[in-house]
Amino acid sequence: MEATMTGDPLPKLPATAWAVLGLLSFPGERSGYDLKKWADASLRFFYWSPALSQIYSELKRLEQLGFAVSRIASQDELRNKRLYRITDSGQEALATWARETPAGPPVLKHGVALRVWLGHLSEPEELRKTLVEHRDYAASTLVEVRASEDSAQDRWPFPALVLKWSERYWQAERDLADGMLADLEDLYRKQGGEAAG
Amino acid sequence: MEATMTGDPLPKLPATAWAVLGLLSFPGERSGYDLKKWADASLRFFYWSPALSQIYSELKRLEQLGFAVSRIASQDELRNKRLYRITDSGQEALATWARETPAGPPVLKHGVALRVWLGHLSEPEELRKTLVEHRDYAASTLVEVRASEDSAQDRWPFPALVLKWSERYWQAERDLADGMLADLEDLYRKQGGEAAG
DNA sequence: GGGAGCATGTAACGGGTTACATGATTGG
DNA sequence: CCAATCATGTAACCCGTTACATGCTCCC
Repeated sequence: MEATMTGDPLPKLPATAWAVLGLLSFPGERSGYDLKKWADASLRFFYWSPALSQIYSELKRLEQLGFAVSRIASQDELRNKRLYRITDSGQEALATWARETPAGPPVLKHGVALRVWLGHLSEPEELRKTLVEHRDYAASTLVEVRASEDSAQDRWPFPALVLKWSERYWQAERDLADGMLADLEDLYRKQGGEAAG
Repeated sequence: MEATMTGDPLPKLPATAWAVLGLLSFPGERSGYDLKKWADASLRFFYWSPALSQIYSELKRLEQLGFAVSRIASQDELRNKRLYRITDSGQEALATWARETPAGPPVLKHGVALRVWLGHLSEPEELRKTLVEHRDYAASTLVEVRASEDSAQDRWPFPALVLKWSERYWQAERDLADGMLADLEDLYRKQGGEAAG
């Protein structure tokens, strides 16, 4: 039923729907579960990984729109999975979306920075701990990005390019955390000095 | 009526509610409108700036919880504004929240990176344009951060520290965009070379 | 036996947005 | 005179989450 020819306007969908369709725009068939794993290993580093339940509902919507089709694959008897693939109409809609919808500014919600911003409410010890944990988090995310880069999964050139970017991003994030930690020590030293001297 | 003594558990509020209360935790009285302006000039660089309507509704909720109080100020006859200030109970709740609630990983939704990830759907020209625009956006945000740092508004030490961090962040964001642009050119050259040679 | 991973979904909830509504003042 | 800024709010909407429900297989 791959109807809907060229000419009908793009439905207004949340960015996540296009991201899911984007995951399907690479060759192959995938289940919702597969997509979640792939999102966790790539999308997550630069664009959040949607909840499984949302992936399932987006897939359902994409199929209703004719942008994807699914079939039931019963590979190991009794084990059922629903495999999706993108349609021509979906490929076209996705390309149109990429062409016409401006990307917009990146969305950042940095809880750690917020905590430091409210530093007057915390003990130095706690704030330090929060920052050190964040630094370690950034460092371990960096390791995960590198693992993802090494995996054969990402032989596609554009995803590889973005993983490279992500590697640099998380490197910067780690270094920025170190920098803020150093500045924080300076601040405490200065405050302590004022109080003492 | 600043009731609610120590001991009652923290209500589960969205991070934005605490962020708004945090804006009030610095000395002085502020209107919802003031808070929006301040959020646009500081919070925005590292933690999103809530919509005005949300600030108003969060303020209402904070007042109902006893974390803030408001009074009507009619400064220039007929001109009414509602000024809020934090209560002792609010100050205490905010400090408890900062102490007990882990900051969690930063949330990043990088639409530009998503576009590049789906680069196989775009013309080189368009992708370049998207990246150049993003680079300029990061550069101009950097200028805004520096302006905010220079303004007397932020004599508070912790906010100043986070603005310093934000400055480095947007610098990195700009440089990362340049890096991705260069990598993209390499990719196109390689692809072009393959096709040609 | 039980926990982890595979696999798919539904339902409730609420956070946060845009659009709407209103109206005064200031400056070009 | 009109646009921008000041100033406060309501209502509709829906994106996306968590919690719940189900059941299989593999491995310790």
